[in-house]
Amino acid sequence: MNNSKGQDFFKDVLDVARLTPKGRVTSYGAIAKYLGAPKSSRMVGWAMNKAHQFPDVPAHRVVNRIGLLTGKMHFSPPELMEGRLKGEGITVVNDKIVEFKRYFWDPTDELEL
DNA sequence: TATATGACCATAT
DNA sequence: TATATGGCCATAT
Repeated sequence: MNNSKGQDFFKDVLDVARLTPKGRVTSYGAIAKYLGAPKSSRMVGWAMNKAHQFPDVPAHRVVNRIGLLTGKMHFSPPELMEGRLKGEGITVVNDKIVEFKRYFWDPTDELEL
């Protein structure tokens, strides 16, 4: 279980999550794609689960590709996720981000490389 | 060691 | 357009 990788991917995910600008949101697949593993979007979600240990990682800005707050149930209070998003100027209705494409922030497109 | 599950995404029918 | 299935990698049991 101690492979040379794994932690790097994990760390990279958290790094991109921290780079997510305030008032913007990104998706698991976008991060995974930026890391070079578009099929490993699940691992991003797994990393986010562990990211709860890192207060500087805005996991609430990471949602699925349709802007649905699938992971809100993993927050201390599930309402905290959409609550933070609303606090950043993002409208959330029915656990879903309104005009998601408008707030969507793609590291591959913004950071490019 | 093997099986099942997961904060997903894309393709196929 | 909606539903079903495959894939991908790591964790947990």
